[in-house]
Amino acid sequence: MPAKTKPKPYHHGDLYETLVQAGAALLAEQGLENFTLRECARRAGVSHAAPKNHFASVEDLLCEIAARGFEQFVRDLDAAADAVPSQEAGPRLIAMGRAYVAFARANAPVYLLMFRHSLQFDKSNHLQAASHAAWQQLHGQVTAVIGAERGDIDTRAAHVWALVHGIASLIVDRRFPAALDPQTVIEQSLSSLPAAIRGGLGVS
Amino acid sequence: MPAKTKPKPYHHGDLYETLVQAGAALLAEQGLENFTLRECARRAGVSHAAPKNHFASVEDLLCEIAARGFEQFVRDLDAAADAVPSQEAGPRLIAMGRAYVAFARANAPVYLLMFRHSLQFDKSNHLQAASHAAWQQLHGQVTAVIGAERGDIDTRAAHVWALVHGIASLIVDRRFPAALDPQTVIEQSLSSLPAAIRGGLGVS
DNA sequence: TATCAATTTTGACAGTGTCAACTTTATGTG
DNA sequence: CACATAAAGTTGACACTGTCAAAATTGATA
Repeated sequence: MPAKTKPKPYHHGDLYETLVQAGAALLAEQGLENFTLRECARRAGVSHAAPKNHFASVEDLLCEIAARGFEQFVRDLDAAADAVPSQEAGPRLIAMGRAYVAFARANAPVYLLMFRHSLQFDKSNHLQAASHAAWQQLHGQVTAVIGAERGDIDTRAAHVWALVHGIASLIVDRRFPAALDPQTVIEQSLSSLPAAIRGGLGVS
Repeated sequence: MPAKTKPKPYHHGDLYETLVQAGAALLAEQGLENFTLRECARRAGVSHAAPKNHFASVEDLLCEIAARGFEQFVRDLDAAADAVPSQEAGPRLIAMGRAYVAFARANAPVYLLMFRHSLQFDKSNHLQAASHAAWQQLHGQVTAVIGAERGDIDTRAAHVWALVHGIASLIVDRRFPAALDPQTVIEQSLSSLPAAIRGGLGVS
């Protein structure tokens, strides 16, 4: 992990930050398939091997970009939740779900990166922290909906995460039939969510 | 799209099929990250450019492997459904959900390939057909659960798909907190499914 | 001012996917 | 049976990638 503090590097100015920005832009434009460390260096105006001082590998840079993605993600969901009165826990959870899917659709490449399994994931403290913050945010809202005294908050939160992530993924990866209206799926599925996680044993 | 019929080629025997098998094995062993057309050729015992006669690009080979994956996927879910009496539509859907997640966990690399957005997806008839068959299978079981007369079967089926795909994806990509027991999440979430898709307006 | 370490560049290496040109081989037609 | 023909496979090349080692440059510090 390179320096988290920015001691205003020597030659370039702040190559670490410039690379992250250039990388994020490249990712958004071209997708992960066409993401290249050398192109990041080109956009930053440095030689192809310059990034080596700040990122041990291309995966390290991607981890940092993913971490930034999680941070923006959490901000988006927070903003969406704040638009709903905090007493109305259910609607608030639904608003977060909408914002979740909206983020994925608006930032598909980085969203895919954020949820892709990477061997470097465990090595990036920043990414782990940012990812954990997102989980905590969801966990908190689920608690607000079903109450803190229950013992199954974690698995209920996982249920919510799975449903919303599934919707977002299938839309972004274009795996729903073309005839299907995404918005209807989103609204209908989200609307059943508070009851589903509150409910007891919904066995058929 | 190369010849779907197998006219017993000249030199190798059946390089098309051999490449698909070698590719599937390589994918299962090494994952998509380390999937290489040249390694497929090596395993098939041919030169690095030989695949060109059967697959226009590496993506074409991957599409074929993904199509085979969907076919096996459908067979697995069929077998799981057949183990439950057909009158019990709800439990049958749940059994399919279990098989869905089990397939993803047991065949993670090809599962990720199957649900990855690819530009070549629309060009492969085989892949499109196999993917469509999986959708039809799910659609049929959802109809059995909620009744054929309803007008929202498609969106309810999408709901089911999203939940199960979300669970599978988050497990495979290791995005659930480590403390969470996947099996509990699976059982609890699936159990709520029949009621959730039958239910009317579950708004908070 | 001179040293020194951090930063960047240069050049190289082993891989990759894809292409064009060439060689080999099986087939079916005379 | 001989042979033209087209498919199948090989060879060699190109541009590109990530990564590494060595050299060169630069800013800060003593």
